[in-house]
Amino acid sequence: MGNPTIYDVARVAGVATSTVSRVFGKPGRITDATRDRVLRAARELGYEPNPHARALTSNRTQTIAMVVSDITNPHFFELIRGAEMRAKAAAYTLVLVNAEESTRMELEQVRRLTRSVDGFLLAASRQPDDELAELAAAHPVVLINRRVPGIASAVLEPWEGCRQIVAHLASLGHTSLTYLAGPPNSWMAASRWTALRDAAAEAGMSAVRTGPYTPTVKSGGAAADAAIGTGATAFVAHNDLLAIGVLRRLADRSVRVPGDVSVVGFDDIFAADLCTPSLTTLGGAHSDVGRAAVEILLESLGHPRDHGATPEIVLPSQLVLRASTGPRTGPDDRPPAGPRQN
Amino acid sequence: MGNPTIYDVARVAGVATSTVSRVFGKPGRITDATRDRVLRAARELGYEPNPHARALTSNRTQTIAMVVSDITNPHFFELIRGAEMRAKAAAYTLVLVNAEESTRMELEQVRRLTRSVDGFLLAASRQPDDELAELAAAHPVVLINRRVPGIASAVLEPWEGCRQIVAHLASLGHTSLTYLAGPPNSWMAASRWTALRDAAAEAGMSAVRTGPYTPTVKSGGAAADAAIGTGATAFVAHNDLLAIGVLRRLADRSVRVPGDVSVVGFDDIFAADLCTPSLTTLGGAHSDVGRAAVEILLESLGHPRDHGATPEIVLPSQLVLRASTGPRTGPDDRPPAGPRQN
DNA sequence: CTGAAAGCGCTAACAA
DNA sequence: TTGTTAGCGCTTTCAG
Repeated sequence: MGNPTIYDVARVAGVATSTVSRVFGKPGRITDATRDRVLRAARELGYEPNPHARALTSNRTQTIAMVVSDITNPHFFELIRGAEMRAKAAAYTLVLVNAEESTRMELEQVRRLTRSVDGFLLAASRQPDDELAELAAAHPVVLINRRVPGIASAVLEPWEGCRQIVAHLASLGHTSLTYLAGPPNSWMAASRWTALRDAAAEAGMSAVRTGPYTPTVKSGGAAADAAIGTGATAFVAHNDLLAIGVLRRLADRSVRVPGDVSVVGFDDIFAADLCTPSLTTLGGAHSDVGRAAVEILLESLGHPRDHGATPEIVLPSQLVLRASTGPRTGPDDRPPAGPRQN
Repeated sequence: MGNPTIYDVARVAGVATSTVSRVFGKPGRITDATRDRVLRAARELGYEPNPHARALTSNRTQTIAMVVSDITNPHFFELIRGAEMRAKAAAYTLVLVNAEESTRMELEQVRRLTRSVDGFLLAASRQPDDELAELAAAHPVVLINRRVPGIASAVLEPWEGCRQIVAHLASLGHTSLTYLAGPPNSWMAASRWTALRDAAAEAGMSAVRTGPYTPTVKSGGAAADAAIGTGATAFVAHNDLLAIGVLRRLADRSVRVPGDVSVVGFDDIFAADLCTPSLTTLGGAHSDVGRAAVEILLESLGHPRDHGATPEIVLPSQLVLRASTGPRTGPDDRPPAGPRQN
């Protein structure tokens, strides 16, 4: 009654079950003639290998899990897409898992899946470093947009990108910027702030940070108010979602963008091009990051316990100039914290 | 070396393997005392059931697959989110599969996964009815945003929603509308057109259709041009992505919205509130649709081959009025096809 | 290159 | 309620 098995195929083809297994499992190691016989029989019977039976003995499941910190963040779309395509190309199934910005949930999901997948892609993980080290020691893991020494990773480069943001703002005459920080456990948030601060110092700009903020449109209101309070003329938000929220709040308060302040985001999500004004943002080929991450993971699945260097891929980011940044037109030289009248 | 198995647990707890199996599988049917002993032993050993071994004998995998026609369409985000949450609540894993708007790929993916999942959620499937019937006969299937007689489904109601769109436009003085159609195999596209046409007839409005168009921003250019050619004063686009593309093209051609024409979309995606002008669109609780679909699927997994009525859930849609619709201000009574001067 | 046979870890009758 | 015992469908030595 059930589905045909290798036994059925073996019988019809007149070979042993192990031969059938080999035809579907190993590339060479079989005569063309017998392979054809087996394949013909399989087709005839409508045979499909049972992945669970296969996994049970081989411990390979042909699936990988991608854990994202928040599935509703558009930033992940391209990432997911790239990973999905690469996985499919290698005949792997991609399981998407949502951590909903919760450290605990992220960990729970990983544990739940350890036996069902061959490896993990952890995107924007909020785990502490040592927890990640532990996970990486137990399973094949590739970090996305996060770096931890000794763990494979694929990231969109933030440092040079932030330098470009600062250079762009400086060239427009801005002398002060405020970074509206992302979640406290976000590696990207930390990296961006460090890079912005250093670049600002080099450029002779002052830089302060407010936050942290949940990277959502909703949080933009509070973020905008705090940013205004810093007196800076350029706001760099942790991501586009937050930046869009900031733009809204500024509009509500009749602060003109880029007339009064300039606003920059990160990620270059679809909506960055639609909001008013359209958003200057640091983007990049996110789908390539996803693709690269899968590639690294597949590589490590190929030869486990490889003691070579851990691959850490960095893909270039790209500053997309739009309408939310413009020349500084406010009072001259107002220091960010000083309430100097003008 | 390997992970602990029920044998290890059974030995440590001093019971039979089947007892261990029952503790993890069945709810009651076991003495509290022995259950405790088993659980303690399991914890001690760090035992985790092997899902593949379990699937091999029980034919239940605790995972369901959701196939979406295009993973990059923001419309699906909430749908996915709702489905994912409901699945997790039932200790099911949700596998996300991308069909990339390809009928063939959709089918391929389903075949590939038949053995690995307990059932399928097919969102906005592009398959012909009879193919779906065949799939549904072979596996538990729930359709999302598509209805086929005899197959379980969860949809966001289009009919009354379209009537509301027409009523809204009529109340603004519009007497003609053009529907910018979605993909030819889209059930939603067909339903929307039928509903719009009928509602328009009732309201004394003329309605024509152009297309089909791929529901993306990029297609909006051609769609807008075609729509302008129809002479209608109200454009109803198949979805928000297309509508946003239309808005852009209209802006490029200096057609004012809503001054010259009104534009309506479907889905109420995030970006609908950000574009300029913001988009009037027919939305709804998409996450509830996803949730409902999972619920139906789980239900059917509970008692397979249930010969009761096939559940067909319809969730209410909701017209969200924004800035892209306004009073008709063009020449009076210009029939859509008639070149009458004014 | 191919076959025989022993499991992989678990569930599900069937007994007790 | 608990134990015994076959397999589930496949991979993988080990022989031939």
